[in-house]
Amino acid sequence: MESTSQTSLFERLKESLDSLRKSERKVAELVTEDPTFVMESSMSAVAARAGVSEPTVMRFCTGLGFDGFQAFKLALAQALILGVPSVESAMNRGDSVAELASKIFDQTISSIDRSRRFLDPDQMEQAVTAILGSRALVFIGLSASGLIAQDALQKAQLFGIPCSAPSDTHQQFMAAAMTDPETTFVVISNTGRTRSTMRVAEMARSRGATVIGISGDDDTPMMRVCDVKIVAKTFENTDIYTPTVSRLAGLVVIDILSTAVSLRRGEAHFADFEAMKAGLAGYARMSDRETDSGSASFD
Amino acid sequence: MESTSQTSLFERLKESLDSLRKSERKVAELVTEDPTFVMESSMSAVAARAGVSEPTVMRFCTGLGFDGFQAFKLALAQALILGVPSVESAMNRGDSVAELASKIFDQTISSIDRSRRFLDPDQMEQAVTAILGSRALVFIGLSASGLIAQDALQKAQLFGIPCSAPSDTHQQFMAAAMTDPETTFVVISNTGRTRSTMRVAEMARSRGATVIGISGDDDTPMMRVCDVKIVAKTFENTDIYTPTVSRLAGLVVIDILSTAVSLRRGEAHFADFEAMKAGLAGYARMSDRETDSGSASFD
DNA sequence: GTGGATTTGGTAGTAATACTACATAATTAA
DNA sequence: TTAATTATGTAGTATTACTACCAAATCCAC
Repeated sequence: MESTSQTSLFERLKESLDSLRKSERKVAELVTEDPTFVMESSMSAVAARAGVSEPTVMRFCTGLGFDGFQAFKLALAQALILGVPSVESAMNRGDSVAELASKIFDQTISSIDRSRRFLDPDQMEQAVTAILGSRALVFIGLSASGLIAQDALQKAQLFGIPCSAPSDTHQQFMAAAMTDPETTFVVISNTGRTRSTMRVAEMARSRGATVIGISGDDDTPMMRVCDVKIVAKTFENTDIYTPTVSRLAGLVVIDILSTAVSLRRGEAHFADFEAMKAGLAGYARMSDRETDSGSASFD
Repeated sequence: MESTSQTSLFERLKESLDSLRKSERKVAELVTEDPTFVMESSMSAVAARAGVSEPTVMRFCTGLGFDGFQAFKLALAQALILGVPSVESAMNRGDSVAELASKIFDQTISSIDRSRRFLDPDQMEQAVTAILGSRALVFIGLSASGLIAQDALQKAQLFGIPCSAPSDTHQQFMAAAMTDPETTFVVISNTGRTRSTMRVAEMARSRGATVIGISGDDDTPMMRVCDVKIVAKTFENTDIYTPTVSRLAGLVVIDILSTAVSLRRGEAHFADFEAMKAGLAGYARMSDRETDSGSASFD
């Protein structure tokens, strides 16, 4: 049985590379070099190109915890569609737009998959109950994380309790300084080291508010002062021209939280929601099309 | 060869269901019912459980355009990790947070995969050249699409040309009414029917500006007045409690555009970027950690 | 209806593939 | 240097995917 652990196949392969035997390593290298070939080839072909015998390939597969070559190939196929390892997907100047798009989609999907595997359900659960039990919500973030905060605000406004997402640092701090124990703060920072966001978190905490932290890592200064710690881990390449995929993971976390909260608020709230949606439909839609409140979402 | 067309395996299976022969349909039904079983079983096992002979299974695979059963299984494995078909992933009140998270991740990943397959490289290319050739940029959107516009603004500010993303409708219209042929407007609306956004697009167009549209569909009123049409297609369920995945697809499109534009602007711009990043690092980071401008991204 | 033609499904056989038991080579330790 | 242990390859087997061929069913003209 393959352990459906947190790490993806390629990561697992990489870290177990030095614990492998010499000839098995050849197989591992072939897999990382040309995974597509391995995926669509037979065991004999793989063995031949790696310069080893077939049982070695077999041992390589079972050694990684798979039932056999076939099972490994399936896992490889799945890992492959979540994006090729970042080595190949580095972007360079000569790339066509189509190539860029392909690489960015690869990175995006595999990053989201990664954040999925790292997301702690317990912390999410705690976050949901905290939100459900509070009388007001405040979302805090800057730049990319600020957008996540704004997005969260848009969704949280449907919860039926006062919520805000001040965008400049002074207003953020003021909100924290004036808060109370019945308010929940959601502080967002991918790095977890944004100074002003940290100060807001500390202040809110000291005022007795519940503080939920969303960050790319669990051991950051900001997270240490949070009651609930939600980790949205991504590949976030340090490369300059790499798009910031962290915000996408953050947005998915917001999706999950808001959906969970909405579901637990029950029918009464549901009716309000419908009314709001119907009103919005008449607002900004074209008149030559039927303004069906159902099929249209928010923009 | 399997046609790596726009439609995913399950969609393809569904639409070719009535063009299949009686016994092959049994196989198709088994695949949709219990894809995991099919994936990890041999042909004989599949044939037995479907109540048909092995060659029928074989014909089923080749009929769908695959080289054989193995190739089909690989494709199935890949389709499977992109999320089970949406029927099963409907959310209901009794779901635990973990289940919700799983379903939302499923939907998100498969939606992004879908938008990838529908994205037209030519239009993207045109968008990039349009942006590179313009002297100013304006991003327009409301609510969820407004966030995409803000995100685009954050990235576009690194291009070194004036850019803005007015957030209220009046300011948006004013920007369009005062624009010139050297400006490019990026108008964003998932539905493509947001009236005010459409009016902005029309006005900008009539003033001679280049208008790039980003929408969830290519045949919407808004798209008709756009010079460049970028389709970010998703599954966007009409269900109320379904999270809006469309914005994620939009953000990925922005990622691609901004990365492509950055890459084509060359070295001079690169230096500016580094300086900005270094400055930003000293700004908002903690002092107890080394403020490495490289490893930190934007928030 | 009936006989011919065509489509649809299954049987049996073959080539290949994955997997296993065993033996030899390499490496390490005594 | 030799014994023990580990690592790798050889040879063989059982399974699996695939193919050629045949039978049943369906369709259509008369």
